[in-house]
Amino acid sequence: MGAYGSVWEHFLSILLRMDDTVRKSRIQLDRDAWIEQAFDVLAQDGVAGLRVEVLAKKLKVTKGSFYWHFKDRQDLLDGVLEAWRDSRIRDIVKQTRARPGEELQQLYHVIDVYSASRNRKGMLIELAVREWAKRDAVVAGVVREVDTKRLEHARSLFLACGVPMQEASSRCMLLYAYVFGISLMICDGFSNEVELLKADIADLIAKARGQ
Amino acid sequence: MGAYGSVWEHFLSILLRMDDTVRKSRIQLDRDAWIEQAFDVLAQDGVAGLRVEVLAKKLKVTKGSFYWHFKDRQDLLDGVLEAWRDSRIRDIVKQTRARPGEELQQLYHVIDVYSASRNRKGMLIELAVREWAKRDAVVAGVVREVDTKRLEHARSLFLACGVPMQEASSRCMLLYAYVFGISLMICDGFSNEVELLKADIADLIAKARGQ
DNA sequence: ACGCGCCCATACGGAACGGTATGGATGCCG
DNA sequence: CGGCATCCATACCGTTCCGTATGGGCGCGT
Repeated sequence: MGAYGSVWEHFLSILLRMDDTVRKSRIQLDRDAWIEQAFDVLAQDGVAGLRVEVLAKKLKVTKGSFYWHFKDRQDLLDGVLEAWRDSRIRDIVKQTRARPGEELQQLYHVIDVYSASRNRKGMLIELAVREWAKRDAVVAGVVREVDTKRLEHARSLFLACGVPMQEASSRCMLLYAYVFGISLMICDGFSNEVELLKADIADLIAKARGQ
Repeated sequence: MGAYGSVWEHFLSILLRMDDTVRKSRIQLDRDAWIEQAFDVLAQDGVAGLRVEVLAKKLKVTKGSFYWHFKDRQDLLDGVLEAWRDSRIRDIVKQTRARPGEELQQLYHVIDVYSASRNRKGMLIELAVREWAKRDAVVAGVVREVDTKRLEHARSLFLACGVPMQEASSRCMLLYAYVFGISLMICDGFSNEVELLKADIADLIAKARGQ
């Protein structure tokens, strides 16, 4: 043993740690790891499914860990909401930034990005947050903030396409209401070419009349 | 007493019963009373809030009553789903039945009926059922059935307005996706004339191009 | 080697809820 | 009056949660 033993154990522990890090991808949890897992549960079961002990089980730890990183369950919910808000606002500027002359194409891209088939988990989180907002005024405030920013950025795309102000406002509201609403519907009993119809609808929303 | 007494008591009991019926609106509960209350809770808290003891408290009885009328919680959920399905299908034919020549006006009426401001509780139930459908295949099947019927009836209105088949299919999908989606959004930070914009959107959806 | 801080496990109390068992109240009917 | 069915109350058990208290392992600096 002695010094050599402690050195050996030190390197050994590092090696084991690296191995564990590879296998479990995280030897120690932090706030963000919990919040990341929380988004998975949020997408699957909604905010009602965000239970401390359920999250702990999925992360293969006990809630003793949770209450080290979070004051209580509300603290986690606050963190989830803040993370959602920040990521949404980052994505808004990314999705609505168009090279001059490509604004119309960018509008089609926005519709596509929110298509439930292309971004299933993102839309599930979106819906879960809005369900959450019905029963929590703070969440509703964040949703209002995100909605306002989204509408303003999308409107600027319509304006760049030459659509007059009021119609641009109406069309961007229609755009987002459509992408959220269509993800709530089950249309596969209506037509066997739903994707074709959705492409049609994108034209109805994005293209100005007579265009 | 004798025969007269029993007759008297009989009438008296009927009178008292009528009085109670007037005051508490129901002296005895039945399945429908529970389901009716369940819709209130469903609108307010979603399907996750449909707890037996919570419903019992709101009806001022104990769950001993519940388990007389229902086998278990799932039995209540089945009843709620069936009642929703029946009432929705009844409303579809009522809302999409137009006098010849008034089909366009009827389309505007459909949009108005699903406006969250005009029918808040109905829309909350609608959203709660669709949230429910994400985690229950049977519910999803009922939603599919209702959506299909709604789309078919609305499409027939567009067809009667002279819209060609495929565009009629697209527009009725856009119509319902919009009414559901707009009820999820919080737009009052975007414009102070949201109602005006919504009227604009109704035109975009209902009116054929160049009309 | 020792202490200290970080991170987590364990154990516990309490509340809410689903479901069952059982008894009680009431009305009806012979 | 007595028996039966309807409808509900009460008591109880098991489970799943939230939150707290406490202790223990482990690294890291001194």
